Amino acid sequence: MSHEAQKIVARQSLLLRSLPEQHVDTLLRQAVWRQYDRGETIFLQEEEAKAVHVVLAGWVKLFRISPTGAEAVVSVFTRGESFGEAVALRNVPYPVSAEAVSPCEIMHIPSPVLLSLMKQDPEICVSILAATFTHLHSLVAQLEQLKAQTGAQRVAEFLLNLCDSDAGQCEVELPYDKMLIAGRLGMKPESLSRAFSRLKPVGVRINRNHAEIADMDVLRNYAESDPSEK
Amino acid sequence: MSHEAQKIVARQSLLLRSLPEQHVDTLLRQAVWRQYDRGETIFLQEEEAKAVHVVLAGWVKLFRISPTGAEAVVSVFTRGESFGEAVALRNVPYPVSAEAVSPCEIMHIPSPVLLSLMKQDPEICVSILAATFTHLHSLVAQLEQLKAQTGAQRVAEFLLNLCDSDAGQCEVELPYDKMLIAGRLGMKPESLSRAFSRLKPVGVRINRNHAEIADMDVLRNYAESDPSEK
DNA sequence: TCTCCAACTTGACTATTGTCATGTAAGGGC
DNA sequence: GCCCTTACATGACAATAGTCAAGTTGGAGA
Repeated sequence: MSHEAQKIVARQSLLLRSLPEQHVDTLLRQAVWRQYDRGETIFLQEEEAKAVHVVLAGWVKLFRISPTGAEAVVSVFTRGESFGEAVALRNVPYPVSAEAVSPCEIMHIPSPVLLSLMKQDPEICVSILAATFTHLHSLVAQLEQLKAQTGAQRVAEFLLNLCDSDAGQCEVELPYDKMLIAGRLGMKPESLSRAFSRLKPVGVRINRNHAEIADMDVLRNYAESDPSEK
Repeated sequence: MSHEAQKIVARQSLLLRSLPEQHVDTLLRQAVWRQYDRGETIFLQEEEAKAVHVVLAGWVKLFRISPTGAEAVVSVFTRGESFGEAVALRNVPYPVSAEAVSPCEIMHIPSPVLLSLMKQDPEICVSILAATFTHLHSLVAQLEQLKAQTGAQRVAEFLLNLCDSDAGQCEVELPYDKMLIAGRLGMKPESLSRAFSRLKPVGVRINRNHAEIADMDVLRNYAESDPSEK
């Protein structure tokens, strides 16, 4: 991707799009642009945060290694999404690690740059709070899923979120590894395989990375039904 | 609690303590002070946020009602803790509902008050980001627990967090209903009962609301051990 | 004081998920 | 082209948690 193209994508990101126009150029000029290979570490848990990260291309996973050694995937980001806002601006250690799960292009905004802009224009704080709130919200949604839905239902919702349309038949590509999907949904790969089988009766066909949903309403109904009703 | 006592507690809250001194008085003067009975609703999911809430006394639960009707407890707050920061400052709907689970005293800071202070002094943004980050962090920790630990291990960690000391023998009171503890830990009350029984061999005795831990290190070791090792 | 209700416990059973083992198939490197 | 690794599927079994159904108990209120 050319640097010009990178800048265009960066401007479209949720974070920069909500910032006042005049500051965007300042940020873009001072940002650090980097590529990562698949599997490369972007930062590690407990490391001190020095920047906010904006994904321009590829997929990034945030995860935590628990004391037992198990990996818990917290979120997966792609083009246009940013992470690390709240951490970077407080100079505290990251609560998670970040790793590129596909080749990635990432823009890093050094936190001092953002902090000095915040002092000039408090409007920026609100943009950053907006991004942070989005993360909070998605974590809350994830908690709800884990606490109130079965594995197969979480998979159903995951598939529904991949679709562009919102009713009828739909075909989508799974965006990343099934292993990672399993992690993201809080289950083992074996359980994901079985969850897919379980979704066959409600019109889901999986072939490699390709998924076909016969009827989104039927699937949504399944995802939102009481687990004990089945 | 007298209004003077309320103000003292409010000043000790994590949110206000990190704010520059001169603004605290402004906030305290414009805040709304209210009491809630056990079971009373503080706000509802989807309602538009108009204030930041600081708990002065009692316990508050934040929860989500999933499409299936199941309740997922997101967090439980008490004296000195605040919630709703990121939401209030963006005038978006709450992603959760809030309910007093015991008689409560709560201070509400209307969001316009906070917003206007933010414009005067961007330093305040950082304080608010700090509070928001704390919430993010606790949600991440919860996700990790749910994804990587068994029920009994989550209960063990919950008990450890209640203790003031960090080693040796310890006695604590359970701060709220076992039903709520179960919800907070993502399990059914029956499972919580059984988890308690399972903790007997590692030196945990529960009697009503009273818990005795024979040795915190032994319990911690249990909580952090690989589930498959048992 | 008595009654009643909701919280809690326990048991039996089921469902769901994890674990381990095995087999297959696809894709990268040579 | 081949090999070899890794992802993925599936079966058998174990562990864990949910469900349903009885109890028990302690406390609020009449």
